[in-house]
Amino acid sequence: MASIRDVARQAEVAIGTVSRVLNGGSHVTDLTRQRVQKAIKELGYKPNPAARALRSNRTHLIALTLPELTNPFYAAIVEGVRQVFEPADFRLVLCSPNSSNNAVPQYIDMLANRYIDGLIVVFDRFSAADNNSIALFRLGRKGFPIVALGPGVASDKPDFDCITSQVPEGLKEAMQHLVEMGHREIAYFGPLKGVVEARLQAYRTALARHKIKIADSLIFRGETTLESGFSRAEELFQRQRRPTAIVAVNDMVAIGAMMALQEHGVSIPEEMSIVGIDDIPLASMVHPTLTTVFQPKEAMGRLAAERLLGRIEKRINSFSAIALSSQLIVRESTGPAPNFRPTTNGQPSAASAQNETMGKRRTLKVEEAAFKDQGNCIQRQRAD
Amino acid sequence: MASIRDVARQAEVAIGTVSRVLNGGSHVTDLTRQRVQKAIKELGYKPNPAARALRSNRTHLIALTLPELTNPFYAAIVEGVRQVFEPADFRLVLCSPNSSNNAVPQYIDMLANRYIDGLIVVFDRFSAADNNSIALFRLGRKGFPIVALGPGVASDKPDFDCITSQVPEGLKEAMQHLVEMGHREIAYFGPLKGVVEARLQAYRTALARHKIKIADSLIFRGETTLESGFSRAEELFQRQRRPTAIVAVNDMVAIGAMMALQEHGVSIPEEMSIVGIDDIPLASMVHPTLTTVFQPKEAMGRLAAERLLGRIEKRINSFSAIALSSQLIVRESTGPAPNFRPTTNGQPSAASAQNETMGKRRTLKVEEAAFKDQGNCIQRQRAD
DNA sequence: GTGAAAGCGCTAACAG
DNA sequence: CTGTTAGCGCTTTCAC
Repeated sequence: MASIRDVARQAEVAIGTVSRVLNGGSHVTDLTRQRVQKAIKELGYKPNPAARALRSNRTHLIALTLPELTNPFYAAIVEGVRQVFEPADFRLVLCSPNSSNNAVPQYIDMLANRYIDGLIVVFDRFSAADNNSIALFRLGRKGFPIVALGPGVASDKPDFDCITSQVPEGLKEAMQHLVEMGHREIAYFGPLKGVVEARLQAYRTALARHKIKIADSLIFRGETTLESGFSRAEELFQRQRRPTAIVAVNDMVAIGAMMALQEHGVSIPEEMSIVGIDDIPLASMVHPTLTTVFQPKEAMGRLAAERLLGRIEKRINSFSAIALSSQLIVRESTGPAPNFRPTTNGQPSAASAQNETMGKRRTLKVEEAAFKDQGNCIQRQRAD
Repeated sequence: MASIRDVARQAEVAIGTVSRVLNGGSHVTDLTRQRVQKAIKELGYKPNPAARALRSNRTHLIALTLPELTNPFYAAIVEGVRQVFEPADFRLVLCSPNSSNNAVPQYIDMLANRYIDGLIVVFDRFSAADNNSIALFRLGRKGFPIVALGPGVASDKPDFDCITSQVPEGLKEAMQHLVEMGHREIAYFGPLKGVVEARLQAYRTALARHKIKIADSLIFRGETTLESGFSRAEELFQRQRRPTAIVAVNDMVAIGAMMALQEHGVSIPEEMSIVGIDDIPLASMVHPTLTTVFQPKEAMGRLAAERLLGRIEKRINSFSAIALSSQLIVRESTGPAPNFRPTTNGQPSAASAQNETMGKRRTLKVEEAAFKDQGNCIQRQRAD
């Protein structure tokens, strides 16, 4: 394997000169540069990353920890992150959860021990008491470049950037949408704890706001997977009385629920409305297409990556909590509650139509493209 | 950040001694070792991986490239790989496909340039003409530790290990299963090219073997995703005449198809039988549970990892093509073809029963546990 | 069993 | 603008 020394010899220059063309490239004659580049090409020379890392304390590796691999939501975030780091010549290390469902500790270790230059942590749970969070805070305080992706960071004086989207606000819209269509028994499918707790909270708040009693029996504790959505929906069939709508913690759960319902012959949205969160690609491909709270996934990934890169390159030295906007996309999986007759203001609205004619291919649909990859954000910044 | 020098000073020994306890630990007095370990703990010393890598030409990083992130099949492979490399103190770099759907080139580069010690490539397509394959073969020939995971490696004199499972054999069983239950119009959903081509081929061969005409109109070209399965199944409804069974390139496609069919009120398996491949967790959770060709996913991951580790540690220096066994798991999604009356040998068999009573909760179900994580394999080895 | 010292390949500071 | 040189932190001889 050719080293910088070989290149220098071949080009008949000093190794320092080779290093100079390799990096910035400043202060080198065009002629010399060409000679060096020729030699590099001839020898197929590639700088040794270990030597570089040792000397410069930069590995050009950044890690991204994900709570799970199989949810397309995360795939979109990865794509956003890549868009920023690939051009910057950083390699991306994806960290999946290990068997005990925890990706973070190993990679905290990697960061602390100079394997990687920076870390983007996508949270599924976050509490100040959590060991990982504590380790992370400590590293952040020490100045390691870290960006957290996901809601619920408990501190307003964070030691790293926190990127979120305003899902609770979107969810509020979704609840409003359901209530306006006559739904009063609205179930929630999802975890009771962790980063998504705010969603459950938004669900509760919205019910209270509309003076609807919050029934514990309508809160179905589950995971964030298709499987979980499926089995929670199955449980509905063991009850005498079913809700008329389901709000799911994410699209995967929503689609899982749809599958179970359709298998039982329940028609959506005529007999049951369903709302998801995320707007994964699948959401607009299933039938009926899924009403969901859009999250700007790629934009979140890009933003996280840009902040992280800024910290690594020491361009950025303040911490921000940034919330990208999130919004309801009404598709076909939501419709008026069974037997609903609008009692409100003159406007007859779609909701007053017969159930049968509703649901499929409705026109309320919000233009989706408008939301894709936008960067609208609310920012709470704090100087360093 | 404490260095080995600091440790040596604190423990009042030479640098070399510290290094010795750090590594093998041989030829050190117990007393000295304790002194050193005490110092290491006190200083919170961690060896600098870059320096280590520079000196020893080992990064203790291995990469795993995946064609896609969201298929649980790959998650299971990752888990298997992790089980081997985590105890060996290697860090695992997961490589997702980039936008152009190709994970390999970047990581070939990482291997060639000493970022990583070894590479496991999970293929979705493989042809000798492919640039990636060529680069990979070249690296393999040069002695870089590489293991390919996936069928279809074209050479019988490979330059790296190839781990496969015998899906075509399992698929043959599946086809037999369908034909025995009277199915004659069996559709195939999946890509026409790439690593999964062998599955389409097995489908064709099986049809030929049972003297069933191969109709191009029954071969539905698609991807390997839930979405693809969904939309191919939708296409069925534009036809006057539908097949009675579908064989899908994997479980995701099969489940996607199930979703579309159920949405249209087609009952499974009474009106349509469906077979998948992989046996992902979801396969046994959907209703009806999915008949599928089991692949020993974790075992494949473990085996690939063990072979790779062996090469890295120079314990292994031969190349093998190893095929783990794969087998049909009959669940609820397959049943007799509509109007099927068995004409064969006396045995009345489940198939002769009325359709209505069939399908749900059938008893043909093969014990699944027996297949989990087994290591049965057919091995074709070649000395180095 | 332990210490001393060479150098892995590179960057950056300094001299010319 | 280019050459020389001193390490970065570690492993690994080679003496003792």
